[in-house]
Amino acid sequence: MSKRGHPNRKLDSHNDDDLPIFRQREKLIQAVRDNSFLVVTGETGSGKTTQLPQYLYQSGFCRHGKIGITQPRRVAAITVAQRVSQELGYDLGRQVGYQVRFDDCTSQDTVIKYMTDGCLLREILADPDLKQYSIIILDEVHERSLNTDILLGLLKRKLLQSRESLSSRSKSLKLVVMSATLETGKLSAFLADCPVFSIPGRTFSVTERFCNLIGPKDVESSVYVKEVVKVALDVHTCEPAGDILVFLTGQSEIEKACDMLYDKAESIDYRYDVHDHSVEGLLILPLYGSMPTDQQRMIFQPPPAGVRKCVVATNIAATSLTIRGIKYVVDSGFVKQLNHNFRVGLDTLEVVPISKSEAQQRAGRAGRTSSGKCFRIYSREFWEKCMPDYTIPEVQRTSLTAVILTLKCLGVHDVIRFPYLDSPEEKYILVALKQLYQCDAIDRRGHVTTLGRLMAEFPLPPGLTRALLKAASLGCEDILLPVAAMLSVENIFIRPGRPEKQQESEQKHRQLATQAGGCNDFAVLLNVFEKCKASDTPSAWCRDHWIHWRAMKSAFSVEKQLRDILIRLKQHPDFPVEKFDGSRSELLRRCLCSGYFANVARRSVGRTFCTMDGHGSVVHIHPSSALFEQEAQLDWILFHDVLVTSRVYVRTICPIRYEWVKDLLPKLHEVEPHELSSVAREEVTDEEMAKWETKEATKRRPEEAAEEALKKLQRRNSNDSVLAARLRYLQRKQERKLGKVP
DNA sequence: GAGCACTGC
Repeated sequence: MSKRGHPNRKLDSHNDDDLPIFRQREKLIQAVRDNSFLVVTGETGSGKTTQLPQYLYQSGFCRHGKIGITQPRRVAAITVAQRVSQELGYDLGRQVGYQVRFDDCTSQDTVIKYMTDGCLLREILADPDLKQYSIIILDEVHERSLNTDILLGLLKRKLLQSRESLSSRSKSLKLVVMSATLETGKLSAFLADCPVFSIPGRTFSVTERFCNLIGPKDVESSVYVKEVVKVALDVHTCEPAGDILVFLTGQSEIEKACDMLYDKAESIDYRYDVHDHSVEGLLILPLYGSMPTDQQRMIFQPPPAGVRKCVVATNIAATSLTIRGIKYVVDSGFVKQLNHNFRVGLDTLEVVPISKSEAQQRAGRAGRTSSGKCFRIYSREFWEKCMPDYTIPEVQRTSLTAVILTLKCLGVHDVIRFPYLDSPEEKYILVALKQLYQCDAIDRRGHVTTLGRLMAEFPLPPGLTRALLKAASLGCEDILLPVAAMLSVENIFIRPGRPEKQQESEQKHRQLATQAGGCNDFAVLLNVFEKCKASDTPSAWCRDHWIHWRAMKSAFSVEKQLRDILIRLKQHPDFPVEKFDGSRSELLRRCLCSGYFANVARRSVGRTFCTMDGHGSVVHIHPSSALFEQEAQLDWILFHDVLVTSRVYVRTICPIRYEWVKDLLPKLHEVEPHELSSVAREEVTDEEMAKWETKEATKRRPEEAAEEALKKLQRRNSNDSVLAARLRYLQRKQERKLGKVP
């Protein structure tokens, strides 16, 4: 403890000496001491993330275990740990450390550990009692990330159980939940009506204005780009000095908006400066996630004297990145959101209005360094009628398959009555159970199988893990490991903006596809991985082939991580071993079939395919596929994912043979979700088992079952979901185009 | 003949 500084001592010159949290130090420590659950609330800038762990450490809470603090994002975990180790005067990685995927900066001495929520969830799988910890602090709970929500339920359950069983060890484990001021009542009620400790914030006031440029009738159209540009220019001409941050939804419209800003600014008599992207007095900078990091860098530098900076960004600027000097925010009111449509089992990427709480978060970005202004392009009526109060939590809008497997592995027998802060709909939990049953991760009684335990070890979606384990049991994991890694990282193929460059990149990509046999997108990924890895100068190889080097690097890391997990698991005596003789190409596709048989489609009318999962969605092959325009030669295909845009597209595809899946397809219809609620609770009675076994014994031959499935989905046309209606509309439109409908 | 918001293990 000799290096311990005075609690309020700061090593840098930040003006933090008057943080409101300092005056509450003793009361805060006492509140943690007195309660096993505590909610701590305070806006950004209250110092709760950096100070509370230090207070607890200094008052002896680490004598019997570590303090673990979770963050939803990697950068946050790393930068906060750096900051706290510096404030305490320690080397990072000793007493204060962090752990994120691929980067464990902790040691034997670490007592204050910052980590991502996903890392803690992994740790719980290995040590369900969290023996090493005395306190867990969940930070940014209001963001409602999937992993944080699950941790919240798990820790609540654990602490309540140990309270009842008087188990002395876990009795001392404490849970502190930190959140922005919204929803603290709900959190306290969730955690046995625990006290709420409020810390005043120290942000500056932000005045908010509705500009009435779009209203409720504009919800469906994306006309807001020009309105956003208009407001940004108004701010530039009418408001005193200070930088502008504009929120839009995606790369293409951000670039469009930037173009319009240059043009408009010119037409209203600003001098266009050809040397950089600026008009007189206004420096226009796009910002989105897939942008190269060196281009992002200049966004964080202050503009030259007398120049105003205008950053046009996606939601990345709402939480992940902080730009200093922002005084004005222009809010489009929209966000691009990935939703899972459980009814048809597809992911959709949609532009939707943001929630009121998200709008407040965006406005807050104007008040980080001084008071600011937020201009909302929409009307108050839009705010009231189109924007929900809160964003729907991730647990209610994403596929639950992997999460349900994790819960089952942790001995949560009843995954429906698990304490969710907001419960997903029961039928969606049942859909996840069906998928887990289909890939042999759980049995008919809802218990995790040996295979399921192995699957939970991998940071992959269960279907992909199933394929990987199949390959490993056949001794051909070297084929599947790179494929699994490539499917886990962002798109690796670069699509340049300029048309002439586009041709060049397409030609290179076609060449890579031909090398891989010309008709299997998974084999193309394998080929890219192997060629790049074998190259003496991989980054130059990527540049030459129009491949994202950054994405390739992370694919290499993922492949190594998966390989390490596999090596460990293969020592397990229960690890399955099978035999198969066949070509490399067939081996790859056979392994994929074992995990992806729910993603199989059969050739239908025109160039369309019909999925065999029971939804019978009509899908098209995406033009980026090596199989595009080869539809005529295809009968059965297997795909990795679906994208709903102007049509329903399947991407990353390979041709398969019906014989490879005919024994697997009936499994898709063996159980229906509604039959699984006792499985969810692991309360399947012997009577139910007997009934089901009889049904199975008398079931039809696989060919008939597949035909039946096909008929079933062709019959299905009374779907009332918005997406299904849209799918039907797109299908009709397509048929009209083909001249099939008068 | 299309296009990918953002996180995370």
